[in-house]
Amino acid sequence: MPRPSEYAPELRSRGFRVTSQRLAILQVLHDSAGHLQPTAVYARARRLSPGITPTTVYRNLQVLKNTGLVWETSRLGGHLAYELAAAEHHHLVCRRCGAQVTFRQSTMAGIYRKLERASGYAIDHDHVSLSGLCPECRKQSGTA
Amino acid sequence: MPRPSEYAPELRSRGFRVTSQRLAILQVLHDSAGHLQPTAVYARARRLSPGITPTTVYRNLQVLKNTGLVWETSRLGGHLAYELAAAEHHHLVCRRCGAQVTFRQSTMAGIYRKLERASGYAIDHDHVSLSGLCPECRKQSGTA
DNA sequence: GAGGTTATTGCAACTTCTTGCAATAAATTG
DNA sequence: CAATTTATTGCAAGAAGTTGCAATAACCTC
Repeated sequence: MPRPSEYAPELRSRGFRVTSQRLAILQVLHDSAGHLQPTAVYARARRLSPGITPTTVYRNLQVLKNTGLVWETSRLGGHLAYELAAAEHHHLVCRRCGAQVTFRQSTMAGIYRKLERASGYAIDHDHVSLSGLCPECRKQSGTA
Repeated sequence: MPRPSEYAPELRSRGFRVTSQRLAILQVLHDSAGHLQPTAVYARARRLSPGITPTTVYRNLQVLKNTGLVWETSRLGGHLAYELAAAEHHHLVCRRCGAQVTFRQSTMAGIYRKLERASGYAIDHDHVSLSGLCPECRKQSGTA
C-alpha cells in the first residue's frame, strides 16, 4: 500500500491531473482501515482540504476507481464503499457490529468460472461484500 | 408465482393490512420479468394506484421484503432492485444490454459453507447480482 | 354495520447522490 | 515564466431515497 504522495506520478502517468482534493481523498482512504462510504470520505476529506465539495468527492471516487487506484464495493443494502486498491479480495461484514473480514478473490474464482461456462457471460470480477453475523454477535443472539 | 390477488390472505395472515397501494406494487412486480428498481416500481404503480407516493413505494418494498413476499437484490453499482419471491436464485446481469440470467442459490452454497467454516460468521443468504457481459455483447466488443 | 384501534398513508423537510455549466487552476508550450 | 489549453472544481438545481408526524382507512369488536 503506497503512501498517498506516491500517487501523484501514478495519476499523472495516466493522464490525470494531481489536485489537492484528489490527494486529500487518497489520504483519507489511506488512513482508514476497511471501506468508507462517500459521505464519510467527504467528512474526513474536508478536514484536509477545507473547501472540498461533496460533488468533487463523488466524482473523484469514480475517477480513482476507473484508474484502478481505488476499489468500489457494492455492499448489501445498496450502498457503495471505497478503499485503496490492494490485493484482490472480497469482504464479509457483520450486519450487527460492522466487523469486517476479508477473503481472497480466488475463493470466488471457481464459482465465476463455473458460471461463465454455463452462461457464456464474461463476469466482472467486482468486489462483493457479503453480510452476516460475526462469531461474537452470533453468541449474543442465539443462533439466528 | 401466485397471482397478486392471492397475496391478500398472505399479508393478512402475517398481521399486515391489505391496501390498494400494496396490491398495486405486487401487481407491478408480478407483471414485470426480472428486477425492478424502486423508481420504476413507482412509475408503474402510479398507473394502477394514481395517488400513490414514492414514500409509500419505498416503505412497502421494505415491508414486503420483510414478509418474504418480495426479494431485494443488491446490484453492483449500488442500486437495489426488487422482484416477487420465487425459487432461491441469484442473478447475472449484462452490464451493456441488461439481459438477465439466473443461477441457483445452491451454486453459492459451497462458497458460503467454506467461508462460514473459515470465518465463524453466519452468512446471510441474500440475493446477489453479479455483472458481466452476455455472449451477444462479448461478440460486439472484441473480448473485453 | 357503527365505533374504536392502530397500521398505513401522504405531506413536508431532509439527506444522499447526480448533472450542467461557468470559473479555476494544473499541465504544456514557446 | 507568461500564455495557452483543457481537465477539474464549485455552484446551483434536481433526482433518488429517508424520516417524523398528523390524517386516513383497514381491521376488529360488539
